[in-house]
Amino acid sequence: MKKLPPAFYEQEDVVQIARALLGKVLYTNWNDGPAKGRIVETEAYAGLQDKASHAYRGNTPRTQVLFETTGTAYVYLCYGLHQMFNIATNTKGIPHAVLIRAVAPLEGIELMLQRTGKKMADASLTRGPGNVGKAFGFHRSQSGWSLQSNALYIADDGYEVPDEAIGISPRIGVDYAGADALLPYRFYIKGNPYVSGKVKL
DNA sequence: CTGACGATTCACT
DNA sequence: GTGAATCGTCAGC
Repeated sequence: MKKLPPAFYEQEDVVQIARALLGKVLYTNWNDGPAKGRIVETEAYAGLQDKASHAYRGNTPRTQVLFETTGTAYVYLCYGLHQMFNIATNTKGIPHAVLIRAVAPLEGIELMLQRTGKKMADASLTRGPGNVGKAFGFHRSQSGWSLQSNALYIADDGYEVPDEAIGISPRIGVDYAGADALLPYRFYIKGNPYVSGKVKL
């Protein structure tokens, strides 16, 4: 397992990054133990050109991380209860991001059960961005954390996702974005039980 | 300071 | 299919 280097996050095309993150391993280890999971669903948010992106509205205290850092976590609270984990990409000054929507648990299942209050490790444990945030213990105070940290990073363990196993669709929950809601910026591994929404083949 | 609302989830009908 | 939970963020006064 090797951490993805800063150069990975600095690539220009956020959509390519979203595609490339499928199959990679998300790792966290705060104060209460390690958790690991394979990324099976992502969405790209193309900053200023994209009405669905938080950054579309400009640089605010919340979105500052997107504008001023790269290769860092962008964590925010949605609907007052869900911690959503994103990755800030591209060079500084360009507020692109990738949302991690779903993960398949690899390690630290007990910890995830404890955090989510679930008793059984079924597919709902890490399916959907709100659940991923909860299972991995993300909190908005972690926004701005480097992904080169020992407590938080994304790694490549050699697992590869063939092109034919990748599904592409419009993003979920962004209807308010008008035409931009139709952009094919969502990537997922076909047939994986942890992928949120309807399963398309 | 105030008010409207959201990159969602889950329980219930 | 419908609706509640729940609070930080941001625009507007």
